[in-house]
Amino acid sequence: MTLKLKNSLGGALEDFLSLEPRKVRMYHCGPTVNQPIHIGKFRSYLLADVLRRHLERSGYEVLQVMNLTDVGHLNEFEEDVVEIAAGRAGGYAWELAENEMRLFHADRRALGIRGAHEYPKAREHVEEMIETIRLLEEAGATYVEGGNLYLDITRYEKLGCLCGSTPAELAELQDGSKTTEGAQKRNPLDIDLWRTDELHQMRWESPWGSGFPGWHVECVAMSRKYLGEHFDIHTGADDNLNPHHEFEMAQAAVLAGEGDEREPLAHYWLHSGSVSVEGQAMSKSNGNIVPVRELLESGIRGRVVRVALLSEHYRDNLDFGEAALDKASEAVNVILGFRDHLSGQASAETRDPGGSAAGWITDTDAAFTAALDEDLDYWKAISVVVKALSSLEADTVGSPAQALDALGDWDRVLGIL
RNA sequence: GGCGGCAUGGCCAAGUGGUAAGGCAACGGUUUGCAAAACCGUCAUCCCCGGUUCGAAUCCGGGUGCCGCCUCCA
Repeated sequence: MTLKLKNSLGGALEDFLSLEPRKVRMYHCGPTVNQPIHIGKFRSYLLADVLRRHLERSGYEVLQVMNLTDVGHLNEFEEDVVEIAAGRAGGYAWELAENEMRLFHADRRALGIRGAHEYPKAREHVEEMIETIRLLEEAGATYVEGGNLYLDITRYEKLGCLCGSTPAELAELQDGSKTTEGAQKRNPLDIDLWRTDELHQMRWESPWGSGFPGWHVECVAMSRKYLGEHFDIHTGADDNLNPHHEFEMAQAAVLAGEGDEREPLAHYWLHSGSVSVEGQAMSKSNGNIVPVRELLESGIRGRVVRVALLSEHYRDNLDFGEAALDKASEAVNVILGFRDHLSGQASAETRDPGGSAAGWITDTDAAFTAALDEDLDYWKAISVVVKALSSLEADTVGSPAQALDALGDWDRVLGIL
């Protein structure tokens, strides 16, 4: 059985084939560290976490990189969101960023998300970004306007291939939205590469003046540094898809040049679906954004939040609320209860190394792995285990030690114990 | 307009080619001083049309309906 993944690039369910045998390199769009990280973002990090765990359990060696954006993420007024948040708190941008990063990792651990191999911070990779921008400039794809450097988007004809639109359609959408941004651009879809700003708290010298890098170039530069020009999987939340991932691809395509037949950046692109809260879309404007920290502080166990955020296939919309938490709580209780119940018996058990596993273990294991291989259907995988455990009777468990070993093995992916 | 998802009894919902799980509700009954609870029982051919097949809720084509996203926000 091989892993199948729904690739946002092309939209088909594809057999996963790594670039190098038994090795997977993947990049995940991480948080902008201006505020507590909410459940929508963490849902996409959980997708990355479970994907990594499943790949490793399937025998792959995984290299996982997630960026942390601490500079260059602008709001609709063209203000740096980290700097704005720091200003409100009466401090400096880098101080706020460092603190939020620390809290992000605390939240992350509470949800049982394993640490990526690298968490590159944007502000520590400006040199690489400048180098990336230089290469784009050498390709003749940039221009300066109003002191800022932009990428001419018309250099990438396939813009929209991820979200299934044409450049013209994207331009139309763009027209109806933002007002201030892009006033100086020749084309509203042109990408910010470098912004000059003498007053920006975090600024660097560059061939284009003192300032800071554009948001979209950051991921390109950092993924190139740690994963190379072409890697296996790129994930993010679905709102990263347009424009962020489209823009990443555009830059990568220009860098690769016309001779490169490979897809820009990654072979597979995965996107997690949106999260609603008690039936209402979670958004700034609805005022119902739920930070994970808030949930943890209210006493909800991290593992329950984890499972609640896994309680729907990753591409489906997830409604987070009482129902999801109850469902998750029940699943966690069944699994922990089973472990606690058996751990006493297992220690007293005389090991029988030659004994074959009970039938329910092999059946459950097959269904568990099959669910994960089918486009990482982790909720189905969890359900398979929970159903199996809750339907066992004392005399059908078989060897307690073997049952615990099996549960431990499944938990390499679930991360609940 | 584009992209994606979903359509199974009153409601929720399992089910990925072989006579449609389960839960809630409802209805009938047993028990009970009445009621509740508990227990027993009853309750669907799977949105429509066409195709593939010995056989489809399950596969393919077309249609209809609903939802999400495409804007801050992930």
